[in-house]
Amino acid sequence: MRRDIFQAIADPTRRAIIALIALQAMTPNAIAGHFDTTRQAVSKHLRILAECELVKQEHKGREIYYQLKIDKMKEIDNWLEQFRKIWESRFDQLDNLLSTIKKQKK
Amino acid sequence: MRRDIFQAIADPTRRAIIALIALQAMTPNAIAGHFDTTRQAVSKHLRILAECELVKQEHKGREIYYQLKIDKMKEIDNWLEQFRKIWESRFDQLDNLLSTIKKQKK
DNA sequence: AGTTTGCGAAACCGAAAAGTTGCGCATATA
DNA sequence: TATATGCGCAACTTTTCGGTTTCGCAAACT
Repeated sequence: MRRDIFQAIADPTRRAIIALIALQAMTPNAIAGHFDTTRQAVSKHLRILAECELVKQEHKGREIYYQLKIDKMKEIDNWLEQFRKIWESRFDQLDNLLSTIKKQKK
Repeated sequence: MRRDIFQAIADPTRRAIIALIALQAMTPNAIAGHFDTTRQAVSKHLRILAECELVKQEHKGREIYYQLKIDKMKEIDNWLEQFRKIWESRFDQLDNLLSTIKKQKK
């Protein structure tokens, strides 16, 4: 039951939903209209997104608008940072160096 | 059976493995030594990582060294780009603006 | 008031995932 | 040659996931 953001973005439909509501809040019905699924399925995805605080709700009459909490997406960016350091620091050269050392050991 | 990189990083153990072999290639046994799982479980994770081309193998005698293909991680970075644009362009102000407009509609 | 619409929640189902166990093969070591 | 080690693969079990169906509630419309 404990979800994290990485599990949330694992599903393609959820990624599409995230991109859809990133700039504009939308209702579950409106979101479902963009895909080939039912409102209930979308609602379930939204629930998962809400569980890991990726979306915020805004009630307006009987409609509920969902919008992406963009700040939460930075968590992915932060995790990626460790790898970005690697590939930005000319990793290819380092890789070649390591390969050379390994061959010498053989 | 069709996996993508987002599903690959959904599992916490796999993320730990990825971080572990990012800089240094390791054998399945060595990787398993770092976690509280069996070699077979690690082997299965490595197979999944290999399926979406996130790791490369290097055979050395009866040992197999696995290393992260760091370039593949850029796919996540690319996907994140669309959101980075949003939060880097002072999204908060835009959000406030939209909220104001919405209130006026009410 | 009665009906329609928008929604969440729960129950259910088939498919897939994660982990365990056991096996066989190849490479080392005695 | 015999034994131990490192590994992948396949079978099996338990859990989880994604989707559908059904229900009930609240807000809107007639």
